Amino acid sequence: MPVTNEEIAEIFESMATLLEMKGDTVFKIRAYQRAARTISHLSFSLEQAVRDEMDLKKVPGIGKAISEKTQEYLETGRIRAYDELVGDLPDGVLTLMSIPGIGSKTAMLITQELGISTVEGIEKAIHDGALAALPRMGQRTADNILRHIQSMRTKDGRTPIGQALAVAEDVVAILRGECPYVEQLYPAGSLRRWEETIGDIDLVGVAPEECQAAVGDVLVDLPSVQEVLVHGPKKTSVILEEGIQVDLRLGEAYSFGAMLQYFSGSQQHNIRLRDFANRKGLSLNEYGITTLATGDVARFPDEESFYEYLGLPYIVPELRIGLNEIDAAQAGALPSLVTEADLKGDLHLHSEWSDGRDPIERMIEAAVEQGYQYMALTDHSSGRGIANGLSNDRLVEQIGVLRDLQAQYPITILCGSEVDIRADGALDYPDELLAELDVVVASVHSAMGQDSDTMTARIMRAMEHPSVTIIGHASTRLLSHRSPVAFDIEALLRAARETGTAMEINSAPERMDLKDTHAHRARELGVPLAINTDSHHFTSLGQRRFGVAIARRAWCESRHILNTLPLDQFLAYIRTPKPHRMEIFESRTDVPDATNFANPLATP
DNA sequence: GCCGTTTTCGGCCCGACTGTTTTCAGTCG
Repeated sequence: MPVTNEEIAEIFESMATLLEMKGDTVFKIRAYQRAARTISHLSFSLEQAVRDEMDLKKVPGIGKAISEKTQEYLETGRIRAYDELVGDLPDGVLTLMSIPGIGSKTAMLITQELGISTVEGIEKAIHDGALAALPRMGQRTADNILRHIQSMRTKDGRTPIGQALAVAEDVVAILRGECPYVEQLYPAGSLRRWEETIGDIDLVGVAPEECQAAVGDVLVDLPSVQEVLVHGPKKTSVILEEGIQVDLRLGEAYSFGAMLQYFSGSQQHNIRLRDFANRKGLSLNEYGITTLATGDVARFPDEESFYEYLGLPYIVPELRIGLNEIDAAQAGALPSLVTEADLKGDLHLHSEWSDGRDPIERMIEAAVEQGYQYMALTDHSSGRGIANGLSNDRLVEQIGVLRDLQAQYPITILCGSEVDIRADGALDYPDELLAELDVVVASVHSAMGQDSDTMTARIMRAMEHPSVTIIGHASTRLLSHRSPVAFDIEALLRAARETGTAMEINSAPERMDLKDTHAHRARELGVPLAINTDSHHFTSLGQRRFGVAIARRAWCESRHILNTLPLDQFLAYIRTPKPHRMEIFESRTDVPDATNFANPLATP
């Protein structure tokens, strides 16, 4: 079984927590946390990197000790230091710390004084008063912990961004409506960084100081609020019915830049930025930048001036991972990221001919409304019985319909299909029929339980087919519903490069597939990426913003994205036989010669 | 534990809020 970066990151994250319980120095704890978060954001597999004898110490935040522990885990499947930590501490302390409001001190106190190591045990101790009787505890604290336990049960884990963004936009609209004195109000945090899942919704706004508390009052009084966690003059936190936490922070217009920057995170980015500032004799907080020598505080109405004061070009939120973006910014090596406006077409659209909800004409109109030069209609193939997939005859008929419609629209209509990749890697239509199509998106929709080798070989066989333009939603995951299939992403991306097959970034917010780190690796390897919406409804084409966000988090410029090609070059691309079409993609003339930004993380 | 165009040793981000406290510890982000 391959060892994933996620697995290694989780161990180091647990080590950080265990060290915290032991009362170890916060700096050591922070070092493990940083390493864990860095590892989970790497585009390449650590296992592969070790096999290729890459020096892991080149990764920021990984030094001698963590490098050795990583290798130990890859070789033996264990880390002795971790096992010892687990052995030193009472069973169940990690469980206790997963409860909001219980940190390391309280968890240790509870296990040592009461011998409790389960959530149920804590509930009992709260009911019989044992918890409240502990030093520095009390009935109110006990009650709060009980409430947190109860809300943990109704909602576990993180919320997919599509759902969270909709909730955030609703709350913002209501607060703006009820509080006309609010000048600015935006989602910050992981939402603004476009992470695929959101822990809680951070809202940051500007209001006159005497009105700030009133905005919090409005939030607390919303009918959808289930519980109030914090309600102070500047900061309010609530939990909504959906189980989503909303944190609201308000400040003054003259310092909004510092506040927005601070609450946009990520935490790791901010820690690194503060470290960077300290070296320059500056100290950052959410109100401004203090010159330590003089105590002078500079204020910033926007983030651009905030970063500029630090001597850095603006770093967009999508890049604020805390990995290497500050180094890249210093070196003038930040990418000029792709934007929605760069897209010239959508290559994955469904109509009512298969499982879409709208007529072909409505989907074409929607593509025209996006300002596109081209679009591909890609209904399902016959293997998708459940999705009303098109038989060979119906596909031939649809091609005729599309050719007839072309004259009526100011957009190039491409004939396509989202064709099933069968369990053995064969495609769902005969070769002659596939050859009739302009765009073929090949996707896995069945036999998703195959092992990694089988699945990888299956998709690679589809890539080798001369008619396959793009591999659709490669992992087939559905956020918080279906896990990704097992596959070797490195092998797949290398095969995509060799065969001249593009990989899709599926923008549907429940898919977000490829995910950011995989798209990052695809870009590094020179694989064309297609940002598609997979729309089943004419209103869904705007969901491209989620796909564009993935590409941006993957450091993609316009030149890395297939469907930013202008029409003539895109047509030349699909009309050129497969391996050779890569030359067109690589020599594209619509974008200025790229500043070849260096990724300081040399990958194997 | 990590890191260094000041440093291989001595630093390491910063503030709001809560509850239990007569001045602050714990937690969170």
